[in-house]
Amino acid sequence: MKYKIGEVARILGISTDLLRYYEKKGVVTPEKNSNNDYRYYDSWDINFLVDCLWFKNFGFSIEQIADMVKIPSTHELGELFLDKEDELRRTIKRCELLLLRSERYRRDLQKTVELLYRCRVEDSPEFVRFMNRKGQEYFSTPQTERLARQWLAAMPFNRRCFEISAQSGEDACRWGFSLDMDYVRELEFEISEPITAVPSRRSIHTVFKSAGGRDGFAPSLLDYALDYACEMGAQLTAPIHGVLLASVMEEGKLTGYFEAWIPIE
Amino acid sequence: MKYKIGEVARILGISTDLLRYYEKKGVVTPEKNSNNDYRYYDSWDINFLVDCLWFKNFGFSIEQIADMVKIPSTHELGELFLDKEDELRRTIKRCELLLLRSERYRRDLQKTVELLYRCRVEDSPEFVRFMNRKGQEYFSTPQTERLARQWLAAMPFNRRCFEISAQSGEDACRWGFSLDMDYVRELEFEISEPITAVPSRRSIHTVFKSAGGRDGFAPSLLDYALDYACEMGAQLTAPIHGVLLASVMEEGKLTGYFEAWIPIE
DNA sequence: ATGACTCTTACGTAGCGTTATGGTTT
DNA sequence: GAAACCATAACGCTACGTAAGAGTCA
Repeated sequence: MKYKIGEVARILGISTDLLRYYEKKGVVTPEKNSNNDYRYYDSWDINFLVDCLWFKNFGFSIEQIADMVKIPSTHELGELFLDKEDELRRTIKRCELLLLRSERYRRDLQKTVELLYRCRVEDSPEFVRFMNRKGQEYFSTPQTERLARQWLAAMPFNRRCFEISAQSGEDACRWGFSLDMDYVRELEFEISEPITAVPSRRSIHTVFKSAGGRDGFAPSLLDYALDYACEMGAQLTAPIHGVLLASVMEEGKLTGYFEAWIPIE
Repeated sequence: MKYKIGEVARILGISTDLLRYYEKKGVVTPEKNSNNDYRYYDSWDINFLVDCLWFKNFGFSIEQIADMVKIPSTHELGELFLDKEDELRRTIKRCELLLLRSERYRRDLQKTVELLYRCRVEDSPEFVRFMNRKGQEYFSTPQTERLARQWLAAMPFNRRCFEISAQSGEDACRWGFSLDMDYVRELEFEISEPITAVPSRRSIHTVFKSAGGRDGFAPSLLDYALDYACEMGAQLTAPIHGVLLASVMEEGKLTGYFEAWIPIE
């Protein structure tokens, strides 16, 4: 029994184009009639194709399949599947972390509504950070470039963060990325040179938003919280720091929602 | 502060090409000097890029990000992340199933060595199947095409299977796909019309291999097991069936390893 | 002769990387 | 003037889908 390409496509439930594509990739080579250039597949070719599709649905690439199906012994096949299992486990781990991060992000979105301009005393989380900007100016050295790449890879887990030092003016604000210590451990994030860990501290916690637009952020946005600290009779014990919870468009302007910790005693 | 494209690339740890690509996709639009056509990014652009990269690492597409970052309210953002969580959960589920299937496949590979030509009595598993071939001839109707697509989607979980009826000759063999009942439940596989469930039966279980090449399979390959049944004084109670454990290249020829169940009483 | 099939070739997709060629800055 | 930078444009990759134009089969 010989089958034309369209029949094979119907038997397998795939398109004729895909069959020609697999042929180009070296997966299957049906007999070709030299008169009309038609492909004629026999049942062996079809079985073989089924086996290839079976491997494909495991997530192997077409090229890999073209090799797999020709070369390997039982043992080698087993090795390939062991590798695939590792890959699957890594994918699962990654997805689980992203899932948790997404849930956390949605809680952060809620905070922007529920805790806006509220103040309360709580311990700030412990985290590490990489600062790459003072005021409006970014630093760029070979070292920061390497770090940028590292922090980019950690990305949905870290957050944009700021620190406000005692001095006034724009340069009082430093910016960068922060990563909470639980993620440092979870991601086995490597801490090297200028990265410093910031310990947990008793703080006033609050949520505020920047004015929309290009120059919306200023330390004075936190004055209400400093007033609150004054009323409590509290003293600042360390620089204020905070992280971006979310940035959203409001009235056509990009607005940042931040949460901040004001360390007090 | 204005930054040229290379500086931005260094600050963020990505390539200049990628920055231009994101611009083409409508994600970011830096100021462009009309004299020299150079792009000049300010710190707002860079922040914005950081936010986009943050979303990207969650698995959103560039196009989606270009939209997300412009339109949505806090609420809409939350919805997008809920959808993403569903997607992640589906991915995890799929990977977990593939992981188990891979482990099972590796056990099947072991069987080809450990159980080859061994016979023992065991209950055959319960499964459903879709037969699409008799002897060397495949069936192809609109119905089988629909079914082929359905079984293709279930693919690494099902297996190529055969059944040998009492009559002799090539046409005694029917072929198709089988799916064990545990997977039917797990995948919520829909059983429709010509698909029949085969119940568990007391059987002689054995593993055999086909001769390599295009016409290697024949019912006589199982004669040794039928002899074994005879010696036991057992009677066949239903057609012999089996599944492909693995197909591997041996001495340049594709060789199939099968396990078979011979129902007896 | 008609319609259903087949052939080859080329282009589209996403998310970039690479290379070519030419202008700009320092 | 040389090195380092910037620009645009075009092509590469995977795993296909789609369409064009021409030949073939029942």
